[in-house]
Amino acid sequence: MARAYWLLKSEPDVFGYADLERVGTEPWNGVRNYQARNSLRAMKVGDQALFYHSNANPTGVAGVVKIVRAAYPDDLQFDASSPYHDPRSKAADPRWSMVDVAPLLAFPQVLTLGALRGLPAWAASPLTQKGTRLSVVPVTPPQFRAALKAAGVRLP
DNA sequence: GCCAACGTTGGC
DNA sequence: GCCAACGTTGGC
Repeated sequence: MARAYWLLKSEPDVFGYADLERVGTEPWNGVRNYQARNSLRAMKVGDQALFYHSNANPTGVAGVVKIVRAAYPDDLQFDASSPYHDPRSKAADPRWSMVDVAPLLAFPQVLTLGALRGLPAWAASPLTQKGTRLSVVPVTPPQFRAALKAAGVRLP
């Protein structure tokens, strides 16, 4: 199976790319949307994802991460003290999943949403379409390549 | 801070 | 099964 590509949104005020570089590996928890969860469950170790800063200045892609652990139950759904607690999720059949990610490459500067909108490959992405709030977005190989090229980077 | 757009909930 | 109300996302 070929490597797949994704885009993961995070608010840098809460957890940004620099935070991931600091901690090394991070469980991508708190996703509470079925479409996004299904994408998480489709991820394989070795897949790569664009790390996107939302609600930021500027908004855009800050770097590339790799998936280092495939989907497993998101523990916060069972944590009554967490804002991500889901009292209706059963331990025997967890509703929400998470993956582990690790940093792969920091962009020299954020590839802004406006710049992504200027790339033809990205015209069809949910990310660039008005009103879409999906926090885990599938990315096509051409989209991934175009993003790296526009950011002026290549993967090691 | 504003607000458009969206997904989810729950009454019926 | 419908759909109004609600809470949330996320760009600006």
